[in-house]
Amino acid sequence: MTPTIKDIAKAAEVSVTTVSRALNGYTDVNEETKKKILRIADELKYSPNIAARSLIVKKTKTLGLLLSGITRSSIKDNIAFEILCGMNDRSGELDYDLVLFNTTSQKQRMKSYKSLCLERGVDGVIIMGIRLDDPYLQEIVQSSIPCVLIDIPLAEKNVGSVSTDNVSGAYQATEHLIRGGHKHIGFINGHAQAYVSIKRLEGYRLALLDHDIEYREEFIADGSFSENGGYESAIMLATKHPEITALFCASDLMAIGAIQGLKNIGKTVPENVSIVGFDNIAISGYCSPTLTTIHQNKYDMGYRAAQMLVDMLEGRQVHPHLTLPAELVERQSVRILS
Amino acid sequence: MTPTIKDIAKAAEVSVTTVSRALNGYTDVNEETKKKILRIADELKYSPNIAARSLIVKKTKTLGLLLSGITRSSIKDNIAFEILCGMNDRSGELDYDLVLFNTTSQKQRMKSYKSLCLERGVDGVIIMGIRLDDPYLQEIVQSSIPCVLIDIPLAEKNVGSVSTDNVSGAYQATEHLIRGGHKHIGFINGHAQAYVSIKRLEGYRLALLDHDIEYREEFIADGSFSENGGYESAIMLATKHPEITALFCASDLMAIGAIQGLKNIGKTVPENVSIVGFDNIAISGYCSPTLTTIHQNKYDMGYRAAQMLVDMLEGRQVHPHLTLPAELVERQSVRILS
DNA sequence: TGAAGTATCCGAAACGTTTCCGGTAACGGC
DNA sequence: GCCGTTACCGGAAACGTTTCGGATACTTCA
Repeated sequence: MTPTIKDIAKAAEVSVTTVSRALNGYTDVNEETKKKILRIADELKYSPNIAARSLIVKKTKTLGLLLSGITRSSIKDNIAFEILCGMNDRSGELDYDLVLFNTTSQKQRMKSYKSLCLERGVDGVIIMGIRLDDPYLQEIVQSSIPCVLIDIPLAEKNVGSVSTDNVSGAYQATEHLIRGGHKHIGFINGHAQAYVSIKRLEGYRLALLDHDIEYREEFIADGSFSENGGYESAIMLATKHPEITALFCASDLMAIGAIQGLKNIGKTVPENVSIVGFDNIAISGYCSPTLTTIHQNKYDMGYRAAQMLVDMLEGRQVHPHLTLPAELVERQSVRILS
Repeated sequence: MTPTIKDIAKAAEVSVTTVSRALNGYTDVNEETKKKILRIADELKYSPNIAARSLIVKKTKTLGLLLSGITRSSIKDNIAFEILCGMNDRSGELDYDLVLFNTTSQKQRMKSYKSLCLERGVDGVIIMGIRLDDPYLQEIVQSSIPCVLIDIPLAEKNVGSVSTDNVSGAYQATEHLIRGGHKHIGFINGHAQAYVSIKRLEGYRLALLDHDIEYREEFIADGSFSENGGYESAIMLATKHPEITALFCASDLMAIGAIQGLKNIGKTVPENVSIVGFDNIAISGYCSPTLTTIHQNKYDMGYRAAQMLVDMLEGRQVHPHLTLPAELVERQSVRILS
């Protein structure tokens, strides 16, 4: 058996109360006895039982993670991973542990969001990759469990959000193309149930507007954020509208698919059509041609999300919505016309 | 307050004992009362308190993860991520949750491995990315906590391991180069404190031996598994030994660095020197030239590791060492000499 | 000398479960 | 009418902590 506080008490010839107080750094315990207790605890290799502890103070020092991106299909665009790294680093610094919730399995999917959190006894939750039409989202809003959402700004008590400035990012991407002399610019978006898609579309339209270019619905396609979606959308757009000389893609993965798609119908990037992506995933710096894209600081998103959540948990004032800057990184996939 | 078993008992006019038994599917409770209890539990939105529960049955249904690869530096080679995906999927299916241990922070680093696990009350642990000279490794061996190691086969009670067949992988890589007509083959390895490095060196030597090619110590360099390490090692090897026409790199990231390094001194891949990597990370299929490499089924490693651990936990017989096959995937980075 | 203050400690309850041990009632067989 | 069996249920202890409300003894000051 592993030693308990009781064993220490016995060995030190004091009460469990005193041991508890000594261990938790209370003042009203004699320096001598405190030293003794600490020494004995060390000798016995005592380590506290978190379950018992959290049974009475209702805190567990753990954050729950509801990440839909931790799955086989999202290995290439390891956005979830980068965000996870940031969260992991910051929560470690703040002395919180992270628990991954399994939302994939059927069994778990039945459970309500709230009971999921309650059972595990997490203090708060970070959620990402959730669709706007996901029933969980409703629950989250209603439940009083503190949480921060990645990429969905919800105005509710106890919920915060962090995201990249998507409209600025999309604006920069589109404007970059326009400045390059492009007038017919297609847009491969994600899907309608993603908040970022809505925002990126907004940025795209705004840029067109500001430069007096007509917005044309038929220049838009949804690529569902997948490589294959980008592939097919690019082919579709390029064949239906051969006047298009540039494509803005709402994700790098779709951009990479688009490059392949275009190649497949005999068009090369950037000679025939220019492309700018979004995300700045690792691959985009290595593929051919390397991808001009909008950089999202994914690591930072995770880092700041963790920070915000524990700020909320520990009663500090927080600004509930954090938007990180997006930044254009120029590489080889766009051609500057004359 | 969230409802407890006591509230249900009161509402159903039975004892807490009966409620507990009904909820846990014991047989000796009347169908009628059972139904009633279940209904009431549902109405009250009851969800059990795991802390209280695990206080008495000493199981938590959580697995601890000690992953050194979850950090900012390892974003490009997202090997840890793929493994994590596999673990996450399988543990979800088996109804276990995952908790990420923070081994990075100083505070945590002081804690012993055992107390780390004890405190969190995890049932078992999966460990990866640990160096052979890490003091934790000693502790792990000694502690009786069930664990499975990724890429380190330790023959101890309660510890299992899963890894790729590294010697076979390295053998295939080297042989592929030899079959391609290369006779002077350099090897950029990781570092001496990695088990996989030892094995990959073994495979490299074996292949040379089998094909009557002299093993030359000076053809070997350590690139510490980093892109930059590969870059510098490649330059070093190629300038010191211009007769080298092929390089086997113990990781794709180093291989990619090597390609850059070679380019920097005016050599192109594969025209001047051929390269084969190891891992088959996402980038290797997109970089230029695309990388011939040894495929590791990272997802599967995680999947099987989770499987093995819960097999151990639930008392099933397991074979403690699992080796997954490595597979050559041919792409553009090696040139077949006439 | 006595009262008030201070430093140090302790007993017991509480947290939400599970489980051991036992009890009651009904029923069938002899 | 008694006994053994079966079906169902409850009391209470236990798990390892924290915390509330004192209690004791020693010091200090008037």
